[in-house]
Amino acid sequence: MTKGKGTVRIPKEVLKAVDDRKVGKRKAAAKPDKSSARSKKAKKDPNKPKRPPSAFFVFLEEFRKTFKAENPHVKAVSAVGKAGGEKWKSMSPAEKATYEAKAQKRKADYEKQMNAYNKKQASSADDGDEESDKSKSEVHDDEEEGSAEEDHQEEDEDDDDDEGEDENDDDDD
DNA sequence: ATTGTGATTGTTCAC
DNA sequence: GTGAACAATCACAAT
Repeated sequence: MTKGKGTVRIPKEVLKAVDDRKVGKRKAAAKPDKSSARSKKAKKDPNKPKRPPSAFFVFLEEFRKTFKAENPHVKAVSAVGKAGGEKWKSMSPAEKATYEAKAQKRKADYEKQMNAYNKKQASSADDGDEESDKSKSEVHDDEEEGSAEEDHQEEDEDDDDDEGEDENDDDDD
């Protein structure tokens, strides 16, 4: 096994603006089949934690701000999406990592919320009155309680052997 | 009044 | 392994 690392791989997505991403409507339940648990009846779960935003979404949040700042008259959400997506691919892997780190943290928080959410669900499983249990709904956080915000601004870019960003123009022509 | 739609990518879950 | 669904956002259309 040799580490075949002769040719430099060029991300095709960079060459191509965007694939014919016929996203179509991934919304609106394409196939509401009871077989899929996902298509289960959308219960009204006010406490249900939504999925944590991926690195791209975290980046988008900030990007939207910038985009709107320069395009205050743009009202198309798609405009930001397209612009954001394009820039996202144009961003350096190191830059993405910055948002990825945030996304990971967000995910950790998501699990925590799920913990509380699951408890509540179990507590008011068959009890139609889920709101009445609000008094007894007490989350026992053995772990950090509220100290979820830790200012750790560590930007260690010690790329040991990660060939993330090496511009070795190795034209293997 | 409420809810879907359009567009992006990443992540997640079910089969 | 694949694929479909869903996460935010915002103004507007439709019911």
